[in-house]
Amino acid sequence: VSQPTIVDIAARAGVSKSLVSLVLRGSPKVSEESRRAVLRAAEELDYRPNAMARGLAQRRSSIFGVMLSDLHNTFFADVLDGIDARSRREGFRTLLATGHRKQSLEAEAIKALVELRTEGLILAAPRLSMPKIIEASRAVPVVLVSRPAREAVIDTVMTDEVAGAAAAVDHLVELGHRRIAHIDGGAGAGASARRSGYLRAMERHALGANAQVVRGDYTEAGGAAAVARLLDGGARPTAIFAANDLSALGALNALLQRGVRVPDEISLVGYDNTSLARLAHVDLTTIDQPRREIGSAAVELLLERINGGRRKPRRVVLSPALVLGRTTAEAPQP
Amino acid sequence: VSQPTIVDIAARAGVSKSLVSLVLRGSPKVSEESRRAVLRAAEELDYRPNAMARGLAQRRSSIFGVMLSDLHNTFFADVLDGIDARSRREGFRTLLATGHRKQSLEAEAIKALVELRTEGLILAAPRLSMPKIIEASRAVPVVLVSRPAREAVIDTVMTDEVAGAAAAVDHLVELGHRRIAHIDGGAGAGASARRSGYLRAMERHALGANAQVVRGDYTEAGGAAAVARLLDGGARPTAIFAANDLSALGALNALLQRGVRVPDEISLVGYDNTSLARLAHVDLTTIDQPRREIGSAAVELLLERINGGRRKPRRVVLSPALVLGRTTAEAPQP
DNA sequence: ATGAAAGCGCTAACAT
DNA sequence: ATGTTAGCGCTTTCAT
Repeated sequence: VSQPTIVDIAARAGVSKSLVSLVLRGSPKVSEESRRAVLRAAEELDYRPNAMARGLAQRRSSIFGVMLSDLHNTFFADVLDGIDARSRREGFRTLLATGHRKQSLEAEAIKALVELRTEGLILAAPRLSMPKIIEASRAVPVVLVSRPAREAVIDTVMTDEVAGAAAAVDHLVELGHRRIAHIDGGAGAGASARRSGYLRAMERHALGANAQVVRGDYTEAGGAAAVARLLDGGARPTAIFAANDLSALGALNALLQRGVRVPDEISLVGYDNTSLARLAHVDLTTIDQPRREIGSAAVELLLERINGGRRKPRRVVLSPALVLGRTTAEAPQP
Repeated sequence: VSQPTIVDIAARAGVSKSLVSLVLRGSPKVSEESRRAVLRAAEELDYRPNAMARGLAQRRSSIFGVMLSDLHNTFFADVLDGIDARSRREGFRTLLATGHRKQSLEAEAIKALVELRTEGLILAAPRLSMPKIIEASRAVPVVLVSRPAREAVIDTVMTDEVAGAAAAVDHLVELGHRRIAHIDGGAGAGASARRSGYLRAMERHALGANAQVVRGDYTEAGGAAAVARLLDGGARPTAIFAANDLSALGALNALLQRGVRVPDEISLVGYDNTSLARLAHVDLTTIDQPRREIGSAAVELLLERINGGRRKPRRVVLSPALVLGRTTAEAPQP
C-alpha cells in the first residue's frame, strides 16, 4: 500500500516529474494546461508529499522542535501558542517531543529532534544538564525557556522574577501593609529570584526589619504548613506573598480554616496566574507572566540565528504583571 | 556549517560508506578493527544521523504522531505517558503536533504528521469532522482517543462513560441517597453518555421518578448556576452528581456559600479526577479514567494494524473507577 | 568482512 | 514552458 509519488503523477498527467514538482510548489511558469492536468492527477491519486524526501532534497526541514519536559504544566500550553503562531508565520511547523521530566528521556527527545534536522530547538524548562544542552546547541540553534542559564552561552527567554516579586510587595505596601511575609519555593525553579526580589523590595521600602521568609516548596501542603508556622509565630503578618499560586491556595485554605478572614485580616498574593488563581472562590491576586510573548520571543531568537546570522548568545527578559484578585485589600487598622 | 555525513566518516576511517552504515546500525559482521575506526571517526566528527535520509531509504520513519487538540487539557498528559512508554518499547518515537482546538489547525497538524510519514496517528479529542479524519486514515493507521466515533470505521479508545456515571449513582444510592440530581455537561464531549448513564442507573434503582437533570456546561459558573436552580426548586436533592470536576467545584462553592454543608446535607460527586479534585480543601469524590492505559491501548491498536495486519476497525472500551473523597457521606435522616 | 551500485522521493540547476 | 540530470544522506542488495 505504498503511497503515490510525483513519478506516478507525472505518468498519469503525461508530463515530467520536474513539472509536477513545479506545479506542486506553485511555480508561476507553468502553463495553465499542465497545471490542471497535474493537480487533477494528484487529486485522483490522493497524493501526499513526502516531507522526508523534500527535506532531504532541500536540505532543510522547515520544522522547529520543542522539547517539553513536563506536559502537565499548562504554563507551556500558552507558551506553545506563541511559538506555534510565530513560527507558522515564518513558514515553520512546530513539532513537540516530551521528556517526562526525566533527564534521560529529555536527552532522547532532543536527539530525535536533532536527527530530524529541525532547524531550531526550544527547550521548555529542561531538567537536562547544561553541558548536554550546550552539546545539542552545536548541532542546531537552541533557545532555553524559563530556566535561568548561568552561563550566558545559550539563548534564553525568561521573565524578570525579581521584578515580579517586587511588584507583589509594592502592591501590598501601597495598600498600607508593613508586615509582609514570604512563603518561598525552597529550591524550586525561580524560587531564589522571587525570594530575593521580595527581600530587596522590602528593604527598598525600609521594611527590611519586617521581612520574614518561611520555607515552602511550591506545594499546597507546603503553603498550609507555612501559614501554621506564621500564625503561631510572634508578630502576625498582615499580608503574605507566596512564591506560587498552588502554595498560595494552600495558605488560603489554612487561613480560612483557622478563621482568619482574607483579605480583611490578611492579604494574600500568589505567583504565576495559573487557572487555579482564576477559580471563582479563589480569585487570587497574583503575578502573571506573558506566556504567549515568551513563546514568540523564543522563536524570534531562533530566527535571528537562522536568517540574521547572529552568533552571540542573547537573553530576552520579559516583564511580569500584577493581576488583581479579591485576596488583597487595605491593611487592617491596628 | 553543514553536518558531517557517513561519507565523511568513511573517508576519515578509510572504509566504504556501506561499512559505516553497518557499524552504525550495530551489525555483528564487521571486524573489531573497522568498527573501532568508524566509531572513533564518528565521535571526532560529532556525527548525527539524518533521520530524513534514513527514513527515506528505509521507507519507514519509526515515528508515531499524536495530534493533541488542546495542550491545556492535562488529561492527555497522562495519556501521552502511556503512548510514549508503549511505543518506545516497540522502537517508535512519539512526536506531537497541536491543533489549538481549531479545526483548521488540527487539519494542518495532521497533514504535517502524515507528510512526515509517521507510521501511526493518534488523535486526542479532535474537533475535526469525521470525514476529514477518515480521509487521513487512508494514508496512515489512525486511532481516535476519547471521542466517541459513531461510525465504527476508525479505531477508537474510550472509557465507558455510561458505566462511570452509573458508578457514581450506585455509590450514592449505597449511601442511602434517593433524591440524586445531575448537573450535566450540556452538549459537551461525553455529556450525553454521562447523562444517560445517570438516568439509566436511577431507573435501575427504581429512582427514575426522582431523577432530575439540570443544565450545565462543564464550567465552574455553570455548576454554581445549576446549584442555584436546584436549591430554589421544590424537593431539594440530598446528592448531586456533576458531569465533570470543574462544574462540581462550582457546585461545591455555591453550596458552601449558601450555608449548605457538604457532605452532611448534600453529597457531591464529580467526574474525571482532575488535579482540581485532588486539592486538599476540595477532596472530591469523583470518577477516574485510566489515562495511561488509554494511551497504551491506542498504541496497541496501531501495532495491530502495522504488524498484525488487522484491517477491521476496533473499539477498545476501558472502565472508569470511583475515587472516594470527602464530599460524599450517608444521606441525612429525614 | 568489505565495497560498488542502485534507489528511496524529492528539488534544483541546466538545457532546450 | 518543459524535460534531463544530478544529487540530498542513507540503506540495501549483490558481488567479491
